[in-house]
Amino acid sequence: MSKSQINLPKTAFSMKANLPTREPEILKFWQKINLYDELRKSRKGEEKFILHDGPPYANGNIHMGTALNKILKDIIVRFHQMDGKDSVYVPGWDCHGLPIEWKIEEQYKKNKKNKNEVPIVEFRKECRAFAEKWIDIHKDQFKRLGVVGDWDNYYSTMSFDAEAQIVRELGKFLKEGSLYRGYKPVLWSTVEKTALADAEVEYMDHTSDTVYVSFPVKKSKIKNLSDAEAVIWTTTPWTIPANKALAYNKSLNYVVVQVNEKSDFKNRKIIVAKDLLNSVLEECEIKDYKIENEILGSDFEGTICSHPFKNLGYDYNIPMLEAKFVTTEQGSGIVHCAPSHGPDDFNLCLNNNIKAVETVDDDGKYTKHVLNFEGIHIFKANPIVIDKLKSEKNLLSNGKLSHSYPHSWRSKAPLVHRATPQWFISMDSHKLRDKALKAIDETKFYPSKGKERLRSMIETRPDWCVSRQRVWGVPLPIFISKSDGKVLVDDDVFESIAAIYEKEGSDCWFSDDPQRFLGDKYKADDFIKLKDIVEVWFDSGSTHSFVLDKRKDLKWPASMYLEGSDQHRGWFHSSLLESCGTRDKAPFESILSHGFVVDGKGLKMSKSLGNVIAPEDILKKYGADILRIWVASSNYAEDLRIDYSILDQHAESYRKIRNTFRYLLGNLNDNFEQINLEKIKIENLPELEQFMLHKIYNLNSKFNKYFKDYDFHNLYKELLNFCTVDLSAFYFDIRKDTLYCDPINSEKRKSTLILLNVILNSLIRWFAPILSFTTEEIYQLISKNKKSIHLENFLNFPKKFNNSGLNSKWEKLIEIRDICNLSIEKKRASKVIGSSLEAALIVKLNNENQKFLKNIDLSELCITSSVKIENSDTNEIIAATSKAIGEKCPICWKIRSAPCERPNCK
RNA sequence: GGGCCGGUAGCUCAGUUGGUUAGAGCACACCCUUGAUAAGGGUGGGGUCGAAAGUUCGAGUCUUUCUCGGCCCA
Repeated sequence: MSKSQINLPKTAFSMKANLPTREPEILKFWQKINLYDELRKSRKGEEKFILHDGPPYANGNIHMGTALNKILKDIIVRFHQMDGKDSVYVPGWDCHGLPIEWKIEEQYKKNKKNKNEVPIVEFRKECRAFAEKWIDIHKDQFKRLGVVGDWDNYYSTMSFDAEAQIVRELGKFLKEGSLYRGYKPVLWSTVEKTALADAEVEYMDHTSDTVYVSFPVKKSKIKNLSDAEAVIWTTTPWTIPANKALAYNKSLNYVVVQVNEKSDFKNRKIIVAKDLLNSVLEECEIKDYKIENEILGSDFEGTICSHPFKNLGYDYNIPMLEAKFVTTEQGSGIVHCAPSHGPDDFNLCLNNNIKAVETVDDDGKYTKHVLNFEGIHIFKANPIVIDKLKSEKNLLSNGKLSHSYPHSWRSKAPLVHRATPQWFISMDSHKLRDKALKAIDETKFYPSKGKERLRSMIETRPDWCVSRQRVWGVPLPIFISKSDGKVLVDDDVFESIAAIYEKEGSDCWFSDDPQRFLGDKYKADDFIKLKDIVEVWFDSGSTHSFVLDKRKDLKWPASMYLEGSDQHRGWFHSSLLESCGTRDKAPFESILSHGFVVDGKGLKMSKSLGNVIAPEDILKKYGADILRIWVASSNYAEDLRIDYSILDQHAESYRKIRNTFRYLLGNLNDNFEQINLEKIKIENLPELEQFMLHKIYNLNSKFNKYFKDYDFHNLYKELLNFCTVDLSAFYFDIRKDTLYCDPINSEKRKSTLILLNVILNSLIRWFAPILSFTTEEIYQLISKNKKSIHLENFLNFPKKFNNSGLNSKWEKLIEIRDICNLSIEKKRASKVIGSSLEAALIVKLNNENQKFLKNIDLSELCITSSVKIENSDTNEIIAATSKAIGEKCPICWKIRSAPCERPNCK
């Protein structure tokens, strides 16, 4: 008798994964076999699944959010590919825009170079090179995560064909008439000298000067008001020279108060909202006063005031206008309106025929339209304005206020509202809003709450401002007639511009003779060529037109757009509007949005909190497959937590999965056999094997359901539980005896091997989209053709595997087994026995329960040396354990009173 | 400041239209095994379901308020 009679597992598949070094080797292998091309070949002509990549900005190293996004995309792309579809993924990058411009400017500053002395074209070339550099870096970082895609033919918003197509898309809006020029106050940075996109604005605390200013009433239908003064409060004293109106709320009550303090205001009457009187009196330090009378807000109609700088030449009427935005939260209940410097002000004045004029120039200096202040920078104007108000005796008080205020996200400089000529796409002139809302209804959202989120944004958003006063972007292809100020709309011109860009890019707009774009039809001298560029959200919102629409390997609309939930206002939003404006339909069939990566406590990652984890560190310590498990096992509908203890936990699970594969491979001695599932004669298999086939069938059904709903964390949990509960602790444990001790040619052992093959073949495919490296490692060990696991399909399991009758029988058997285990554990605790094979079980069952044991060897299930069944009258299952008597068979370790009769044990 | 979303064992997640004692896996503890061995098996402890109030015979589930966190907006 020797160990040679036992069939011990043997495999080349190591227990230790060593992913950080092994994964790069697998990446090289994929490159060597041209995996991407093979994937395409293997699904030629099949139904397409197109996940259109939302382009990350080509700037800076990737962070956890980017890694999450790319891995989630990759998992989905691979699932569909294994599901039999031609699942094409073309990665892309967003390249134009302010952040890159800013980086180049920073380099200039370092080198003491003046941006204004550098030709625009040269500056743009540097921006382009900068973006190219980061695309290369990103590409390597994304590949390392295991992301499969057409890396050699990626798309970018700065490619010549993209720039050309963006011109064509804009031409459609111009032709339709929904792209118009308007004057609107936009948030303007005097430092960067540009209007900022919403996404470029951040709110930070800022200390502002505050002033209470009086506007003497000139004319009113209210009696006794002619000698009173309306009081306003503002945090932007520099806008007082631009004041054109006052606003009140008609549903508020106001009071006229006589001031008796010894001050400039002694014996003067002021008007404020009743609810705000106390706070005004307090802040203006007025103790001695008398309330003269109360008036209804609605009575202000028609009241005219004069400007506090009337004596300095501001001799015009300041009407009081009704506005709902006036509240009693702060101030005096009367709001000063400078139409050039606030959206509310602008709209109110516009509705009352008061036009906004350019009061502040690009640099932030007052223009000639502002008497006495021309040339002064607005950020230096507050003390001057306050002084003037004081000398004009119209300042009640001034102070400071710290509040949340908009700032530029790059320069951190405070922003101002400034009326500038801008180009807008109307939401309503051509029913863009309605079209977009309809398209949202026709889109499937994962999770479903995304639909409401996007809809509410589209419902309320204002017109889309698409112009920027910068240089790194696609130039707005607009010529304005010098004679009538009209925009030139001519398909031939748009197409001529696009054709030129397609060959050489859009730099020439800034350098070449405009006649080149106009062709023979028009004379360049008759037109002004616009210098503005297109805002970058229009660039990325157009990717569907120059990627999905143009490439033969893709389709329009995309099957799915997948991004972080912030993109409801970003890329989902701009793509939807661009596409609905030009094609009346959304460019996507479905949207999947994921939450944000936060730390283990649910706090956002930040340098100051020191809780940032870089993908690079995770790859070095754990490997990409662990990160991919983290993605698959997290619920992306909410924020995703990550820290090293969470990753440790997933690394533990990975080991369990790896050892599951190792058991399979070891017992198959790495000789995997492809079993034709249809040809398995189930009825010839032992019941345990039949039961396992049922389990596999059942798991596959759940797998398909979860996959259909993109419910990966439940899908992964199901797979993991199968490995731990059904395989490791049950089937594998029970069948070790057969695998090790039964003859190679025994029917039972052969049946077990069939199952091991089927389980291995199923598991490797189920896990492949998630554990893309590890499953490849296994596949290379067992496959004869040496291609790739990722070229395989999911298996189809025959319906005959499903056996619910057997399932309920075996659930009962497992219940009996659990009770037996409790009994064994008792004896183990009292040191009567050690291993379960030292146990002899006595199980008391009534007739009903004994029926479950037909064809079943309970000792095999419980891994004991013997089980004796005794009759019982009750339905209760009772198990008792005693120490097995006899000799331990040196081969199969079972304890017998007689010599072991098993063939291999003899 | 406003809108939306979320808070269930140490961790990742389940918990149907309100209905027994709130579940799973991992982690942890103890024991066994040493023929999956830097593995494997068994048993067990662990939750005021973010907090409070309310509706109800009954609330993790419905309502309100508060609190913490995230995203978006101002």
